[in-house]
Amino acid sequence: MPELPEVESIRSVLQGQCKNRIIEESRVEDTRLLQNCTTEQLRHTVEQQTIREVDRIGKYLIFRLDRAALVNHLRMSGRWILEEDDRTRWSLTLDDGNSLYFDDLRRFGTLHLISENPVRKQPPLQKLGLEPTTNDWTLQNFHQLFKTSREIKRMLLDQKRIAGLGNIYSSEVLFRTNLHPEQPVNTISSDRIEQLFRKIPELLQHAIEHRGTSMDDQLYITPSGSPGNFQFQLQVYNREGEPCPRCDTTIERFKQGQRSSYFCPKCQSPPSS
DNA sequence: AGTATAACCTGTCTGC
DNA sequence: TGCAGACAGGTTATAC
Repeated sequence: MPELPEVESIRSVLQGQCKNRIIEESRVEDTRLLQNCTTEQLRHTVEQQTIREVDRIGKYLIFRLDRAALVNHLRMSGRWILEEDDRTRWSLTLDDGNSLYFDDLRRFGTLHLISENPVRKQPPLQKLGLEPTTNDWTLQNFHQLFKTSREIKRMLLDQKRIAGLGNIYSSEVLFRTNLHPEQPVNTISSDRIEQLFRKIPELLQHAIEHRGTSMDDQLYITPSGSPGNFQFQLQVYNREGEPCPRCDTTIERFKQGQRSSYFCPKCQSPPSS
């Protein structure tokens, strides 16, 4: 469910809620969440530790403690809320009396407990690709990604190449750069690569300003309970059968690698063979 | 290196 | 109304 803008929106609320707070209690309700530790190990490591920072890398949330870090992925349905409900899988009680609850309807969410020395060098973060919102996002680095014959939509979704894009923002950025989802990346011109290079962070930033996309506000809300509103800015995603906002041609959908791709057949002409 | 498939779960929507 | 099947924002393991 959540892609970079949604995770970033969650991160900033969590940061305000728990920066410099001490974790008094960690309570795991569903051990399937835990990838590399037991409930006891987690409790032992985090209780009475201070949360120094809540960071984000790609779609991962990172709670930095003094001597460890908690790396959490929301997958399809994970969310953080401030009130317990019947889908709570994990909760953290803080020293100000407040609690944070990790909620996960589909139970795909994950938690890794890792040591603090460069988190980026350890699983599950070690293989993540370029971050659109950091200094690594240079045109030179970006160009390196275009040497294979993969289809552009699949390449954008590959977290080992670019960290943070999911199905919604991939479809949207391709529309905004007039690229067909099936265009092989090694046939894309330098000009077009440069456009993508600029549009990806621009789109993500724009979406962050709208607190991300809440297609179904039962699923994605920020911890303070606010839904995003970028769904009203979407131009092709989830708009099959509706007119293209630029040319009125009917938006189409097709399956690409088990995922739905949406595009305007006129603005995004298919790769010429 | 690439792709295709299934798997992890639960809920909702569609069509018969 | 009931029920089967498809589908959903993500990622990974496995088998070609």
